[in-house]
Amino acid sequence: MSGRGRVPSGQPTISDVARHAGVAVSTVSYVLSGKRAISEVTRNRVLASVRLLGYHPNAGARALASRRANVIALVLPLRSGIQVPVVMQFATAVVTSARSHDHDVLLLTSDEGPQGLHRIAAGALVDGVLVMDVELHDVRVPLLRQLGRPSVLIGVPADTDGLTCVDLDFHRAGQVCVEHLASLGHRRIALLGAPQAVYDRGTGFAHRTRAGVVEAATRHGVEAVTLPCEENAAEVHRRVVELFDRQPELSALVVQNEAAVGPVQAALAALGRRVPDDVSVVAVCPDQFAEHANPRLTSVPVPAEEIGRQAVSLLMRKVRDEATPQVTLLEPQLTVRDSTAPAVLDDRTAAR
Amino acid sequence: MSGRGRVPSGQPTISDVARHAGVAVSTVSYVLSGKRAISEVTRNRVLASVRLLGYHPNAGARALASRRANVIALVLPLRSGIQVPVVMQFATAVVTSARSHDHDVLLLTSDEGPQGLHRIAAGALVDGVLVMDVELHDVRVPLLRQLGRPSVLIGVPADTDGLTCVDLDFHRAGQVCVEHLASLGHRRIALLGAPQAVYDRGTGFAHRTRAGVVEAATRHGVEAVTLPCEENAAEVHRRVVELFDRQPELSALVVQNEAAVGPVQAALAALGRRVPDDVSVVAVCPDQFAEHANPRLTSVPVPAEEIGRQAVSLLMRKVRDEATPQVTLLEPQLTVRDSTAPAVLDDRTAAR
DNA sequence: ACGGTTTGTCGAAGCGCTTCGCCAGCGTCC
DNA sequence: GGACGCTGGCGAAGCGCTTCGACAAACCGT
Repeated sequence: MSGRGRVPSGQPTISDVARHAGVAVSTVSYVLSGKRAISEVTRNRVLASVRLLGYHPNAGARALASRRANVIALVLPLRSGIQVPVVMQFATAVVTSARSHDHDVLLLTSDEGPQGLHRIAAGALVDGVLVMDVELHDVRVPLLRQLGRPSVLIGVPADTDGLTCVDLDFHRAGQVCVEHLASLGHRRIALLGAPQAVYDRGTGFAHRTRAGVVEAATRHGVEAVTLPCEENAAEVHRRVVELFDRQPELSALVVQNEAAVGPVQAALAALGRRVPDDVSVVAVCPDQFAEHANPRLTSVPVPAEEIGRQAVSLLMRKVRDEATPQVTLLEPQLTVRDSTAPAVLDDRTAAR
Repeated sequence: MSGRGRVPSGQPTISDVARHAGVAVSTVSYVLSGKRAISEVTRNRVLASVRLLGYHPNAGARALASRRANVIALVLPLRSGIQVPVVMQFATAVVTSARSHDHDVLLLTSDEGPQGLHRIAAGALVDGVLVMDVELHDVRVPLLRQLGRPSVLIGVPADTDGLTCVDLDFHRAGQVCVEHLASLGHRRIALLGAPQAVYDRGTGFAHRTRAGVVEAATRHGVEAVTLPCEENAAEVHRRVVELFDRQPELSALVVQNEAAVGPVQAALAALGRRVPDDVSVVAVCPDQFAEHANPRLTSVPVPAEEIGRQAVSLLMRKVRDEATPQVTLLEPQLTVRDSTAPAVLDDRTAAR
């Protein structure tokens, strides 16, 4: 009898392939997964049938039987003050890397909250979770610990116990900027950081960069002021004016906020300070951005691509139940371009 | 015998719930899906067990049995010249709406190409596909037609036959900008459009906006120049200078490129032209952006949220096999702010 | 009181795949 | 030449869920 007559889906199934190739279903499965040795001859026959029929394994059935969805979740931040283009770079890097590991990416926004993570993980929709924009004391961290699914954080919280985290070494990035400026003879510098809200939230990268700047400044006998910095032009302008009011002999700026770079340049121009003749500028921003600025900016890029790739790679290891380091920090690379120059030997400065 | 002893997954299954509630598995299923009437008493008992055990249905099993993955794919553009923040807004709107329809979102980037779409669709990983950044003659369009899965496009290609598309009515948006300026007495205006590459690609919104501007200008007896416009400050500056060289009596600008708005303002300032006293500016950009500019910009926002919502909603209808309109265009809304003012009655202009 | 309908529940048959155990056929080694 | 190990392939038992048909029980009108 022909059963209860559900409509067939139209897509060929593994048993269509098996029938067509004249082998057992399991043989097809093993050919496709490579988990058992199959003779050259049989394999070729099966693969030919696969191609001919246009067979694609059904994801649901596969997930059910193998207990592996071959999908990972990416939790993206939606908060204010985030660098949208950088986030996008991360996202695309993650998707691309995931594909190279034969996984797809499910997009979650944090606004569904812990609920979302639970649902996804408990329902076995995904094999693992990638979380971006992690705060120092992130509420999601305890959740991830007890989620019972592999997870990797992009960003480093205060307590990394039992976690796997990847990020640029922002502390080191701060240092590198200062070291570059110090080596050019700058003795009074300022960090225009992330928006205040980002610090308030306790976002790791902002705090760490600042700490790195301060630490390196102290070490090199450089005087460093640090202030937060919003993203709109008017605000930036105020900040810059304020900065030079407080410290007229300022000769270099580290700008961490990509969106603020343009306005900062505009503000300096408005104040009649030339870059790099009067003021050197180092930015923490994507290379592409630095290249297109005028003058081209000396910068420390956030290697979104590399971080994304590493994150996925670590997650895959965890999914396969292999050990991973708790924290992976990437070494920042400073590229010198046209926005930094030796400090002008000012009488007042030299005299001290 | 206890079977072959696969490890149980740890998560409670529907039969755990059924056992705990003292009902049949199918009853639990019907309680959860609501597809058959279940008595109040039984339902409550089942729901209590669900909560108590922390049951979440297994996505794979559900997909397999119901032939519905409850996941949709979102194909994001990665091309140059796209408005990253706007794309992000779309993405989050899509995720949020999808969730409200009990669906999740799988992220695809177009760089996997047609392959990706095929794999996803044939493997039944998703119930439908949402494609962003559609070009007038998009290679993916024929593919979507023969994909055999519901799809919705954000953006409108040249031939919409057999498709479902949503977008802002960019033609109308162009008109609206011009009409506003015309009503203020402006007689010589310019459109600073999208980057050249975007026109070259045949991206619908860019062409349509330009057409709308030109059409409305003609209708209102306004002289309109249109030029493409890159996103970096130097380029924008050149464009603006060029514009006023060619047409010194220009009194208003329509800026379509969000990223160019800041640089345009800077360039105008550098040329000593005040906004809105000397030059009026209308931007096509997100409201938030317009609010934070200085002066606040009269703008036509791209209602990413609304478009995303509509797109998901249409896709859901298609998934349920309901009819949908081929093209859904949203009416643009111009918000008047501080960057537009009546044209100054110039002698030369008035004399003609 | 009796067919007829409605309501609520159950059992079982898959959905399409993976994976385990099994075995036939062969070469190999004392 | 029998015990042994490999190789390559098969069959069947699920994975956890949805859905269909069946069927008691309760409710109707007459």
